[in-house]
Amino acid sequence: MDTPSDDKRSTRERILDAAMNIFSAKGFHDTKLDEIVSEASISKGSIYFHFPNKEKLFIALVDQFADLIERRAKEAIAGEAQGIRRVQAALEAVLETFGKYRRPAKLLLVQAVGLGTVFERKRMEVNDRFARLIKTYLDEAVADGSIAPVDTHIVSHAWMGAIYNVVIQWVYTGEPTKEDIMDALLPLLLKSVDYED
Amino acid sequence: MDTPSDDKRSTRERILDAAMNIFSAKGFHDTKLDEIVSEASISKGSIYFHFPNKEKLFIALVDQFADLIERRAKEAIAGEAQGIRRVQAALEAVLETFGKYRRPAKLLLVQAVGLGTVFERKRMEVNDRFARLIKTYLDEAVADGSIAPVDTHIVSHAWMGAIYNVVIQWVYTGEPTKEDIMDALLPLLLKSVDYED
DNA sequence: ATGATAGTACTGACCAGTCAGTACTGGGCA
DNA sequence: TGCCCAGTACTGACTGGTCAGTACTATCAT
Repeated sequence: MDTPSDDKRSTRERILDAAMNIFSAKGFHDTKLDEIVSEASISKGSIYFHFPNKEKLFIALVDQFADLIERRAKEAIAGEAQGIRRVQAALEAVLETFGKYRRPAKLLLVQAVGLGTVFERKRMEVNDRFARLIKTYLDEAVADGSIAPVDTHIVSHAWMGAIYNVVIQWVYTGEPTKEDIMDALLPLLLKSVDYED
Repeated sequence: MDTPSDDKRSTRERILDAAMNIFSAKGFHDTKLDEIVSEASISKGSIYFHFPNKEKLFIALVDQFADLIERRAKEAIAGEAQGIRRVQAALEAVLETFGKYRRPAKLLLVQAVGLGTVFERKRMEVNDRFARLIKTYLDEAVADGSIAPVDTHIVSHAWMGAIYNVVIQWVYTGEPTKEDIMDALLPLLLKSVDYED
């Protein structure tokens, strides 16, 4: 992997890695730039060469992971034709991705919340992005008759909340396992819209 | 008798009121004690007479509202005998209470998240408290046969997340209305455990 | 020689928390 | 009745630590 002293990764990547580790563990305000500097074995000036300020560095990480989640979901959906199958595939992909990346999950779902007014918009933006994604495919599933008509707006937000909260619980305690989550949460969500496997 | 000017409320109450307003709007870190001071028309020293520090003041508000929610849920449950009815009554009471208090809801569900290590434990504590409450009554409902056996641990966290997220959405946008939430979310949750009215 | 860093000392705004002092109340005592 | 005292509630100017961001020089690779 990475040799301790002479690291092949680009400085930018090392900054992002170190920032991810520390931000996800301590949150935005409790993370000092000097900690990132020493964790990444770079200089403070370097951070300001690559990022305009602390806030933008944090947001870069949030966006990076939100992009990954969305990409994975869309890839999964591309392989399925029928409405409800696509919903199911997307859910699986999202849970899989969260399961794989514990620290980014914590960053996105916990540390990016409750920061001041500045981050509020970003939070809403990411939230809406996912909610709309879910809503799109739910609407499709309703349209092609896979499931009965429902208030897809509320359902999409409820589903997101359910996923978020179970994942957060997993991030903190390591329980339930990824497998248990898949086994219990997926059917739960599908049943909530009257779809049985 | 009281202060010659306007406000009859005790200083402590005025501090709590002002703190609630500002914390819920701007979050913990973006709220300056001096803002609370001017909003409450009291002095800075007064805050430190009634509360040991900013953090404890914030936590006092969180606890106050968490207590209220739990009390309302338990009152509602007391009036019902059968397992699933009790779950339903509790859900209604919780949604009703969130609906009534928009600012405290935002404080509890948004602003209390993602603060540093200090608040992490408090967040988990409140979260677990509610999750365990839900789990208790779900287990009862399973035991008395109102619903089929499920992984009540995951279900309780999923439900909480669903409720949280829909309420958060409502707190920010005012939509969907309380009635729509009750109409859509309650059946959704109940269906997720295979219970139909 | 130009861009990408390291290294590091420095600045200054910001703000939680402090503290010496004021105001008012009630009650004991002569 | 007047006086002292103790306790409680409150005031607001001030302080001191913290830390994001700056400034500048030196080095290295291409």
